[in-house]
Amino acid sequence: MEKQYDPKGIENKWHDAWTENKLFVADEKTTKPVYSVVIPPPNVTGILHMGHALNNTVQDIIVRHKRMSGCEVLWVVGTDHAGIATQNVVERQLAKEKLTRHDLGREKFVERVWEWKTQYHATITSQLKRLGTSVDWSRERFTMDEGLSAAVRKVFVSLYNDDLIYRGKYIINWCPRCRTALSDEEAEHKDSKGKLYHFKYPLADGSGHVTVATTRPETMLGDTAVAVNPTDDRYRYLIGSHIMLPLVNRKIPIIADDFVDKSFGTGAVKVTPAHDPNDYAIAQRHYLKPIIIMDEGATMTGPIPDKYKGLDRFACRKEIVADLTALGLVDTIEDHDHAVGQCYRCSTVVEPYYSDQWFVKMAPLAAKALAAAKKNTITFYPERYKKTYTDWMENIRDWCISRQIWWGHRIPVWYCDECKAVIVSETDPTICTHCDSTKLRQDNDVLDTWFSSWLWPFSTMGWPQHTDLYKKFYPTTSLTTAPEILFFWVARMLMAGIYCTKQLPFTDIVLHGTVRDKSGRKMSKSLGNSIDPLDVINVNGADALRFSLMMTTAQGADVYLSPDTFEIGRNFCNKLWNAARFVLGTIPEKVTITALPPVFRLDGADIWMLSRLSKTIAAVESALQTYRHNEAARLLYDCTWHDFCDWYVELKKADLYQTEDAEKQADARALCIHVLGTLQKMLHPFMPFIIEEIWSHLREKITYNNLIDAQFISCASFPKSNKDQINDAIEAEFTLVQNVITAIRTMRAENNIPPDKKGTAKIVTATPSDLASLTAHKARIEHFAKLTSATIGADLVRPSFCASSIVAGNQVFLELEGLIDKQVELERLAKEIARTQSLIESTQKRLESPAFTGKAPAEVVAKEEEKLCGLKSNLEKLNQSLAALH
RNA sequence: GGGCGCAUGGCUCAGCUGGUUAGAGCGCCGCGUUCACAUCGCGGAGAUCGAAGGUUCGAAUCCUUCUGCGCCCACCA
Repeated sequence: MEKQYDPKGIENKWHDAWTENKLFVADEKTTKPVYSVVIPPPNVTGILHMGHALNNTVQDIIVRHKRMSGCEVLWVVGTDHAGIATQNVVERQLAKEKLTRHDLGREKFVERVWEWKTQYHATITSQLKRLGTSVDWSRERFTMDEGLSAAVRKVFVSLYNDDLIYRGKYIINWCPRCRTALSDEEAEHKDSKGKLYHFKYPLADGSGHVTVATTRPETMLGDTAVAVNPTDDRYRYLIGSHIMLPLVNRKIPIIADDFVDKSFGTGAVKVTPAHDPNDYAIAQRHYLKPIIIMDEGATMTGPIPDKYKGLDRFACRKEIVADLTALGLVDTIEDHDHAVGQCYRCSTVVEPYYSDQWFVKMAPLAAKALAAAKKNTITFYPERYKKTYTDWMENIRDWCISRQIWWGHRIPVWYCDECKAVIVSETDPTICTHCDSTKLRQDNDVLDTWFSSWLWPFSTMGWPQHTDLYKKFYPTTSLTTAPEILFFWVARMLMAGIYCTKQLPFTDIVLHGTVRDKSGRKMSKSLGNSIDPLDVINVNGADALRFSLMMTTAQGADVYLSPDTFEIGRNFCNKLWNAARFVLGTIPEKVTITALPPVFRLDGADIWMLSRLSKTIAAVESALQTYRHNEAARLLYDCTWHDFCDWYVELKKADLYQTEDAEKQADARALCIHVLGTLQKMLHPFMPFIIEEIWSHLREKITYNNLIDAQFISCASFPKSNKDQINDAIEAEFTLVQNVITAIRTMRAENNIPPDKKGTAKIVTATPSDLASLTAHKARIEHFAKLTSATIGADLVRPSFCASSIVAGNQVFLELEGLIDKQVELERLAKEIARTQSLIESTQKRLESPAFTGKAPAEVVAKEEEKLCGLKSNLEKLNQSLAALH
């Protein structure tokens, strides 16, 4: 093994080995308990970013842990066709060739996208592989593959027949650049600084004017009324009279509607039914006909003055303002901050647009999904997202599912040109079911990409067929994703799952944070602040990336990354590597271990280590079960680095290197192997590559069936905590030993004593059990504190001149001829005395308060009393030491 | 406008159901290359836990208000 861990080569080697041995291929005939999850399918034309790295690391940890815990695991992998996003990518590419999709035509264009899909697909999947995700590649799916497409059609038809899908003319969010409808969720509202324009609309009878306020002046060309609140005394007398709409010279009525807020703006609202959802609602109530003044590219059109025709909406806005100004009809223009909807794929400002679209009626579907959350059959991690979810569900609105693009599942609806019948069918009809005509036209639109995503947990397993896979692995258990897509995807999957399969598709929803840069900005390509996970993998390895991510963030909290974040993982990999290198180096050729040494051959340090290990196993298991992966990572990091490497390995070196007592040496070796191996098993879900590599080295030299129980660690058993090994008394004893050693080291360091200068120590013990404990570890104290000898006893005489320290009541005196600096000691003692005194004061104060002694539990009071007693004794000893120095 | 989250040493964060002398990593300072690891070891300095109230014998931890930052939702033109 090399001196430093180098992930290059190793990662690919193990990935290939896992694949060849089909380790992650789920067996649908298994008799084991099953565990399944589905990956949030990445956009097929996407590239791996830190969010993916985080998301997939979390899932991989869950899945590998379950696999090692005896479950048959299915992790479904696949990609999403991502309708608008992918179409945009390809259209942009076409633009470079000076082509539009219309130049190619629908069929050729879709072909072209498929080509792109094939090419990009390789990118994202190879990137997922490099992360180490243990997905079942043999069952990879794509949202537009045959099976999933069949599922989409099945669900569409079924919802239509159940009266849960309808078509109609409504105001929807429209992206003029993508030229398609969007759902409410796809229009992102971002705060922006705009203007509120106040226009004077002349009354038709010339008797004055009404001032209206708008943020979108261009829409005035489509105004069909001015609305006021019926209770507004300022305008009540005008209700029923008319306005002469400037520039277009159309006579429009003044109407009364409760929607109008008297206190906002002027209290008079211009009504543009075709281009504003509220205005549309008002118009519905007042039987006003919408006048469309923009086309699908948000270019001005319709019954408007010619000079505005063909203008872009924003250019037109300027013109309108200029023209109204010229007419003296602009009252004021003020700054106005408001949230403007933007297309989530291209950030173009969305335009409310009046058009024919398909919708899913959501309320009936939401009812059951809401009930599941309320009955706690769904658990959110962290819990607070439950409220976000239920709030959304309770206020759910119908879902616009038709998109005016070409890449996606074409809506399975046909219109008969002869009899105008509407045919909704899972299979392509050839003749009209009503009039036998063959003149059928399929609906031009495709479905929202999320209409296939919401079926993902079961469509990927073969549904609507009751395949063996579906029967065995559906429903899944946990679903891990970012909170951003709680509504887009998670909520909808729950609804679809209940509707289609009568079951919740998963019960645990694990939401991790958003990946941000150091200054808190979301990492994104457009901001240029993203750290490419592949760069990190290339430099530090996938394991370092994964482990660092897990160490950096608490459950559900956002992840703030800087380039040096990944040193945590890199350094830890190296530490592990070297720990293994060391342990392996102590094995001459091969070794067979049948069991741990019997208890009577274990000393305090061994029992301490095994106790720490068992506690760590239990804590890790519990952290993993509640998806607190950072907690598990931290526990493993601490136990590996600080307990095992810093103390235990150092302690056991004496036994490992000594050759006189072969049994002792073998015992030490077995114990080190046991602890290291156990830690590595737990670390494997976090850092699969390096551990698999180390595991292979262990396997080469060691036979130890209780530990090394599989060819690949991916298939080995996850450690189980052994209650019998937990020993708090021994842990406390060893902690005392550690603290004594540290105290002596501190005294040495503060006195600047060179490492080669050894000293002697006298330890005056506080209790008989401390005497026993310290005496048992006497040799170690001498070795680790660099002493020629330590004398331990209850009644030792204080040396005349020495450095001194108190450890849990035990006095530690360090003698080093001519090397102890009196001044240093005086300062340290003074500081220590001051600290002790202030502690005594506060403790005494507490104990003197009858409120405390009367109301606090007896054991808490007793503890305080004990503390005070100890502190007082410490103070006395410190003062003695001070006196002795003088 | 409604909801949620975060404010802990120079930096990045832990701290789960209230009771420790408030932890870690990075950075900093000192010492160190004896044979696992300088991507290392040993030691140290550095925090009145955003502010003000409150509950409690006791609060970083619970409640209220405030300030700052962030996120989500929402049809005030």
